[in-house]
Formats: sequence, C-alpha cells, structure tokens
Amino acid sequence: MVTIKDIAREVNLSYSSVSLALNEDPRIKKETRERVKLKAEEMGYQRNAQARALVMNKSEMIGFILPDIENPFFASLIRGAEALAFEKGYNLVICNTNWDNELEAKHLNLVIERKIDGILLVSCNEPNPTLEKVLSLHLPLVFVSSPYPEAEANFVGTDSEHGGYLAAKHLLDLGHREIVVIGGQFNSEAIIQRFNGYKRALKEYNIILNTDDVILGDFSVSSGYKSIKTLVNTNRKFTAVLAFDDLIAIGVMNGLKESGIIIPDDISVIGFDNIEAASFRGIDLTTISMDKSSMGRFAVEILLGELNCKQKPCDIKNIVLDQDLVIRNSTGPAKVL
Amino acid sequence: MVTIKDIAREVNLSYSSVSLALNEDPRIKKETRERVKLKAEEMGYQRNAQARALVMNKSEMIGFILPDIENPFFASLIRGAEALAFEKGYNLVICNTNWDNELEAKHLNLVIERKIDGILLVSCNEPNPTLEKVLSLHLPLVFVSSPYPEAEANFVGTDSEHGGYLAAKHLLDLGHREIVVIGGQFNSEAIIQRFNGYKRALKEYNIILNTDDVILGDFSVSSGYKSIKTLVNTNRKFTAVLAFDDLIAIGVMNGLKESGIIIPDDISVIGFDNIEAASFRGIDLTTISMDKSSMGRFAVEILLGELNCKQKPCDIKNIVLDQDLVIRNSTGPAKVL
DNA sequence: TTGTACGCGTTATCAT
DNA sequence: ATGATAACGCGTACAA
Repeated sequence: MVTIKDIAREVNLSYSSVSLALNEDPRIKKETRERVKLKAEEMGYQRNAQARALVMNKSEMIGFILPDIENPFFASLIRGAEALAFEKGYNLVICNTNWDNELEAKHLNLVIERKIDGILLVSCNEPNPTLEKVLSLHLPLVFVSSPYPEAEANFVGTDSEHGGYLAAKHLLDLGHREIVVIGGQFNSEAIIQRFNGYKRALKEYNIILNTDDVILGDFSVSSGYKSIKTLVNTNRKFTAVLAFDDLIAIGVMNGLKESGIIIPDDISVIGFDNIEAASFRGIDLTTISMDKSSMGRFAVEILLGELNCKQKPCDIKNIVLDQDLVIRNSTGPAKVL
Repeated sequence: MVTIKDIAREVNLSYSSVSLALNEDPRIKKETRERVKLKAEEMGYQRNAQARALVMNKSEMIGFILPDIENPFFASLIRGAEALAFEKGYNLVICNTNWDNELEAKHLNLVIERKIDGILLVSCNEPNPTLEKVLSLHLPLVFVSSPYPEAEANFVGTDSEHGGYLAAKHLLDLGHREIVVIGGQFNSEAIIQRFNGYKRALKEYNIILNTDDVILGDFSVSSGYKSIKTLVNTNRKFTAVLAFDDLIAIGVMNGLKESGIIIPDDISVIGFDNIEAASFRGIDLTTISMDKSSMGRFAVEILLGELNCKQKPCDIKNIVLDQDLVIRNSTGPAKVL
C-alpha cells in the first residue's frame, strides 16, 4: 500500500509537505500541490483513514445500535440515516441487539472501543451500566424512536403515548369495547408509552385492561400469529385487536383469517408503524404512520450537530415527529357480540 | 479517556508491560497481570481499537456494500452476516448503493480508506475501475448474491439462471403461454442470469419474448405497480407475470387487484426471493425461495477464512445455495384467452 | 517548506 | 524469568 512517505520520496519533498499539499493547504504553492496530487493519483495513493482518525481523534463513523434490522421499521430508519451520513462523509456501523439488553451493552462497548464519533441508539431502556457510563461521559449519543426515561439526552422520535392513544381511540370510536392487546415485550420506553396511550384512551371509556387481555411475545409476524391463536382458542370474546406493531398485526391477521374470521367485519385489527407491507392490497392494515426515513436523517443531523458544536456541553436536541392514523381496511365498526 | 499509560503510572510499570499484561502475555507473571487488569477495570480503561488497528494492520471491521437495505432480501442478508460477524468480534459497516454503480465505487473507495479488513459486495456488476483495482490488489472480497462475471472471485449465492428457469417453468407447466416479464433494471449479474433462465424455459416451449413484453423499472412495489398498470392499459393479453423479485410481484398484484383482475384465476404472478411478505395471508405469493440469512453468514465465513488464511493467494471459495419453488396461491392454471 | 513530536498501542530487542 | 526501551504504523500540526 502506497503511503504519504512513498509520495514524498518520489516528488522530493518532506512527507509533511506532501500531507499539507494533499489537504490543499495554501502554505504549499499551488503548482507544487498539483504536482503532488498528480503523483499521488498516479501511484494509486489512498488516504489511510485509520491513521488520520488516530491523530484527528475522530473516525467519521457512526454506530447505529438497534434491535432488529430485519424489522422494516428499523430498516427504514437506517436507510434515512445512512443516506445523510454518507452525504456528510460518514459511515454507519450497524449493530443488532435483538432486543437484548446485554447485547446492547456489548455493542455499546465495542463501538466505543472503536472510537466511533457518535452513537444512534434504539435502546431497550433497561438498566444498563454501560449506557449510564456513556451518558455520564457525554459521548455524543442520540436516542432514536425510544427516549431515555429520565436523562436529559438527545432524542428523535414520536410521541408514543399519543400514538398509542390515537390507535386505541380509533377502535373506541368505531364502537369497540372488547379489545385485546397483542404485544412484543415491554423492552423499550416507546413501547411502554404506547401502551400507556392505549390505557388512557380505554380509561376514557371506563375500560380497564384485564391482564388476560394482554398477550406478550416478540415483535414478529410469527409471534402475533401465535398469540392470537392461543387467544382464539380460549372463550374470550373480543371485537378488536391492538397490536404493538405492524408485524405483529399482520401475524394476528394471518391467524384470524386462518380461523375463518373476517376482518374487519368480525374483528378489527390495528397496527403501529405503517411499514410498507401495511399498504399492500390483501393486507390493508390500519395503523399509525410516521416518517421513518426522516427520523433516521434527523438522528444523524442531531448527532453531527453535536459533533460540530464548539462549547460543551451542547444543547440537548429533541425532535418529535408527527404521526397520523392511517385508516385502511382492517378496522371497521364493532360487531355486536 | 484513560489510556494504557495512565495505568502504567498507577501500577508502576512501563506502559509496554501493561500492554503485555492486558494481552495475557506469559512474559508478565500471572499475579502482575491480574494486578494490571484489576487496575484497568477499576480505572474504566477501554482499549483503543483505533490505535490497535493501526499497528496490527487490521480493524476487525467488515464493509457490506449492497443496493438497498430497505429491500427485505438484503435486510435478511445483513442479519445473517451481522450475527456471525459480531460473534467473531467484527463489526459491519453498511453502505447502500441504491443500485448505482458510481455510488458503489465511492463506497468501495471509502471503506478501503477506512482500512476495513474485507468487503462483502452485492454488486451492480457494471464496469467499475475501483472494483477492478480492488480485485487486482486482492483485497479480501466476497461477492454476495450476484457473482462477478469473469473474475475468479469468492462468491456466495444461488444459481440464478436455474432459479429463473424454475420460475418460468412453473408457469409453463401450468399451461401459461402468454407471459410478460416485469423487472427492475439489468444492473446485476444475478438479474441477467435470472432473465436468461426465464428465456431458456420459454424457449423450450418455443416462446420468444417480445421486447414489449419486458417492462423494466426498479426493484420496488411501486415500480411493479406502475409497470403492470401501463401494461394493463394496452391491449396486450397475457395470463401470467414473471416478476424479477417479490417486491415487484407484490406491486404487480396490487395493480391487478385494483383493476379487478383475479389472481390466480385471471392472471398468475410469480416473484423471486421469498421475502417474508410473500407468505402473508392476503399476499400468498408463489416465489423462489432461498436461505438468505445463511447466505449472509456464509459470506462472512468465507471472508474470515480469507483473512485468516496464511499463504496468499488463498483458495477461491464458491458457495451455491439451494433454491426451491414455493407454490402459494398467486399461480394457477392458465386461463384460456 | 521542513523537521519532529504526537496520538496509542504492539512487539522485537535489550537489560536485569 | 520479568520487565523496560524503543521502533513502528500513518498522518497531522506546530515550531523552526
């Protein structure tokens, strides 16, 4: 691999001059700069970002730690984040936590060791000493989608409580009173808030969720399918399902359809996230929508802002994106039981 | 940030001894090693992977360059790759090329500058001097999903020609003779081979594809939708659609359903990839299936093998995964026109 | 323009 | 056997 010193030898300059020339420093006269750059090109020189990072103390890499890249919601976040990051000369290091707090901690440690410049984090929000350390050290960090409960920290996402409220309210407005909740686990603050939103809406109609009416699994189609299957096999009667996310909702619909239940005539289903599949004909899932790609972009924007801010500590940024109820064909008036 | 020298000061050792101790070098006696490690822990020392990478000449990072992370096919590849990579202590740097050859080249350059240890690449396979250089320099690289046409290079994927053949043969076996193809662009070798497979099967029935019967767009639902809409508005009669991938197929089905066409009674649709959505009730897409997560894992496995192989050049690895026709409800006997 | 210290850790060589 | 010294990897930045 050709280094800056090899070039220096070729052009009869000190290697520090070569470095300056390559960085377009005006202290090196223009024609020399051109000569150096030409020779560098000719020799196939490529900067060593590693060495550069060491001395500059910044790697121009961003870590994005999130539960599951296969979940389209997160894939969209990444897409938005990656696009802006690349535009700004940054690369994204992707880490799956699989909703596991320990893995989250391990990934945090690893990316810190790698001296990445900052972290985007969709956290499980469980007690996590590594995360505490990161926060206390004020490493550049942005919570994405799910806020950190107490700390003053950068955040971009939605008002999950309000989103949950919107979803439940929609079912209630359609006359549903027998509502069950099919969830993943409560392993993020966003989910907890979403659930609180459900409960607030239900409470307005004096409905208290029975624990039997909340079935938890994980955030996947297969989990939604399994959960609804067990529920259908009990004698619990219900007219609507609140699913924690769209994947679960789709699994629920798969299960209901398999059991010959008509959606929305017999049972209404509402999801959360508005992933692309929700809009497919044949799925037509009513859900809560938000701009996921922008969420990813904003996350990077906040992070870069923090990286470039001069006086520490920087202002804490908090971006709350809009969300809308998107009514499709999976919800309808409540059937009289 | 506490460095190795800070520890050295605390434990009254030279910093090189501390380094040796932390790396469990037997030249440092066991009790000293323990003492050092304890102190390091106590001081909250974290290795600086950056500095380490510089001197070791390996970063323990892998670049994964691919067209579109939002396409579930690629998301699954990443999932598999990331899991194994992390297991082995590596991190994955994700780069979207958006099917753009220039972006591919830029990303290649960038990850090389970053001194990542190796590259996983889903290439557009267009002429690309940067890629040529990477190959001629024998940087560790694995072509994933789409092989490099000529070069001897590592590859993991499927036999795309055969896959295409399977898909087309299925339609032909069902009696379809009026078949149209809805594609993305021919911007990867895998796609070209897939298309060749289509043509081989069709040829066996003496069917030659008219250029009007091949509509190209991109690999998205909306593109499939648009393509089929324009086709439906012509007076071209057909009984089956070969879609380049599942997303396109789903878009096609959306469009057909919107036009009141019954699938598969009026028109059959077959996709490619078997993404999760293909299995959703209400979609039920017949498609060609393969183990995407394993493809990602194998890619990393090959790459790590190359990184650890002693005598260069290493053997070239070539893993071809099975693929199966998964028959669901989007294909049926051909309607008599 | 140039020489040189520096960032941080690894390792070959040298000293005890 | 243990541990210290110093060169090294590559590029940046300040003093000369």
